[in-house]
Amino acid sequence: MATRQQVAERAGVSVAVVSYVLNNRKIVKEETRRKVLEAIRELGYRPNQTARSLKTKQTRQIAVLIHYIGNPFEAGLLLHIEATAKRHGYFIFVQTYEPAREEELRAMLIGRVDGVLLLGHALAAESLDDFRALGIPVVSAMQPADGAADASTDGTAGGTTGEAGLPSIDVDWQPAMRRLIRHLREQGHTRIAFMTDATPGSPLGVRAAAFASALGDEGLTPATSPLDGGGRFERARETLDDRLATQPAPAFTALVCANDLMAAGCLAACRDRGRRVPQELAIAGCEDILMSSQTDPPLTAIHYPRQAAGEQAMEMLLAAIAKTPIAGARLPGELIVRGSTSIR
Amino acid sequence: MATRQQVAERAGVSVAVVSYVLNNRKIVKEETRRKVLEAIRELGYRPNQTARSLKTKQTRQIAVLIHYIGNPFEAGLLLHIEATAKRHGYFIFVQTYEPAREEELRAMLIGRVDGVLLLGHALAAESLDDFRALGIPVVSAMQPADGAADASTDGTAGGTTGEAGLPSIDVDWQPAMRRLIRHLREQGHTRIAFMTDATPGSPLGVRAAAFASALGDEGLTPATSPLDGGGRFERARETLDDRLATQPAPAFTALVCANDLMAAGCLAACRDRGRRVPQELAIAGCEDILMSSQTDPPLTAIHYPRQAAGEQAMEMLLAAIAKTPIAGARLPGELIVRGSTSIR
DNA sequence: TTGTAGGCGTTATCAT
DNA sequence: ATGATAACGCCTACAA
Repeated sequence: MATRQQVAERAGVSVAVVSYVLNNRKIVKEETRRKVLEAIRELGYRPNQTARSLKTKQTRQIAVLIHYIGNPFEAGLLLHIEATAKRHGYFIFVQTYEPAREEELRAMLIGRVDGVLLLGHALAAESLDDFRALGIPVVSAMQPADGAADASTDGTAGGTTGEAGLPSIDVDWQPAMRRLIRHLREQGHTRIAFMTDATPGSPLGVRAAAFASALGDEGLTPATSPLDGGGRFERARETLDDRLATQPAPAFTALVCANDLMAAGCLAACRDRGRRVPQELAIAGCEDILMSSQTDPPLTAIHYPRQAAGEQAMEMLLAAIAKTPIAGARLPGELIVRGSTSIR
Repeated sequence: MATRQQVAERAGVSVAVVSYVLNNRKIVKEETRRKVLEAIRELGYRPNQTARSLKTKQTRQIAVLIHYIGNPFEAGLLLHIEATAKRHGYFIFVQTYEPAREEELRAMLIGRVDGVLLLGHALAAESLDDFRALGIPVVSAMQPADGAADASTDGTAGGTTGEAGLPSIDVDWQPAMRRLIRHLREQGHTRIAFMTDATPGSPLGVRAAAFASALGDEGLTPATSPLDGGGRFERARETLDDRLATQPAPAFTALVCANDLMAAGCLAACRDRGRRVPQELAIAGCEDILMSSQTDPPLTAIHYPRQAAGEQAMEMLLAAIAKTPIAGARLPGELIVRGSTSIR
């Protein structure tokens, strides 16, 4: 690979001049400029990004910590996160986040990224401290699990920062959940259960909390303790299948799932067990991925505005990197009613 | 951020010793080693990856060029690509590949990655030359579109390198397509159409070619020229909807789609138009994503072994980076028969 | 066993 | 308008 030094020699100038040309400084004599450009072309020279980063102390690289990229919801978020980053000249690292290897991950990230974008993970306090000390901003798309109680922090509805002080973008779950619950009541349901991912620190914890709270607001109590669907299709399917097998008449007539993948899994379980949806069991999800519109019956879901969330989360991170004041946001989650909760 | 220099001072040694400790060289006296480790801990020192890369000329970063991450199939591949990379201590850049900005992308990549993993894109020859000159290996998961004719290159069935000389992992499409076509014949179909993404350089081109060829092998001719579904759900839905609207009795009774997203879109179009599947039109896909098993009716599809493909593609790239001889591979594509082509 | 010093390819300051 | 040159943080002969 040709270096700037070589370009300089070939053009018969100093390295500084090459830099001037590269940075489009207008102080260079036109003829010199031509010579330099010529040399660059001949040598096929490209500035080395690593060297540049070392000097400028910015990498224009960002880490996005994913939970499970096999979930089309997260992939959809990533789509817009990446597009926004690219638009600003940033590169995206995708890392599947494993809590057990957080230490290791942190070490790998040092000096490699200008910022970190979480997808609702609860990062260890030490990690947060570490990043703060290094001046690496961390923001989150989806409110981190630990920040569930942050409404009290700033007094605004829902709040936009978690306990850990991370700005985040997320759906304003509580009102959305209330709309969903009201819809279910209209369909005659009062015994409503929730399925979540019970793993500590799961991004779905926030939704579970919002559901519980919204249920209370609507004057209901949970029909049963939350089911654990592990956040994935197969786990959810098995969990509900177990329930249906052991309880001929389950304690609930409607089931809200913290994500669509689990809702689809529950639909499959009902099919396997011959339970009619929504007649015997109504099912709803929380993201409205493409798949949800194509299942049999199609799934009712709270729509998660992925484009807005992905873009805003990245803009927020970029602003933080640029040391500009930033604030999180809560987006409205529209209720999409389909056949899994409504007959007509 | 603490530097190695500071650690050295604090431990009362030279910078070299710190390096020795960091790289686990056993030449350091145990006591010195302890002191250094202590200093590292106290200062919270982490080696700067950028500086290290500049010196060692390897970044342990790899770029993965994605077509459309919104497609669960690509996301599924990425899942295993990323896991494999991580296992080997490599980081993954995800970049949505835009042909129009290839030049720009190339420049951004210089000095930033040790290798490039394509997802079946046809890269410009100059890019390939560029990477070759830089010693940056390029491999592809999914056979690049331009390599469709490479069977003649090495004489083996299907071949494993494209025209551009890129090693690739892919399903062995032709036998898989033949199985699918035979299945459709058994269901009484002889007028079989194909839907693809007609964009030049699309990764789906290979599948289209394999279908055409397999159709001939089975003694059939295409029922119509390939439909263009753009590779996505909505485009496919619109394309088929147009057909169904203008042709009361379409020229085909079965439709094979180059990916599942398009197949699902076609299913939706049939539902919109009140065409029964499979009675009036049989539909099949080519990847077997989760969604395909949950549609109404569920979709027949050629199963693409994503885990094997993702892992092998990354292993291949890693081997190339390590300057080890490498070879592509063709994986078997199992036919999964479901309700969209079969009634019972 | 430990220290010195010369790069790696840029950027940017300060002369000229 | 252009040229020298000192960092940036790390690696690694080579010396001591």
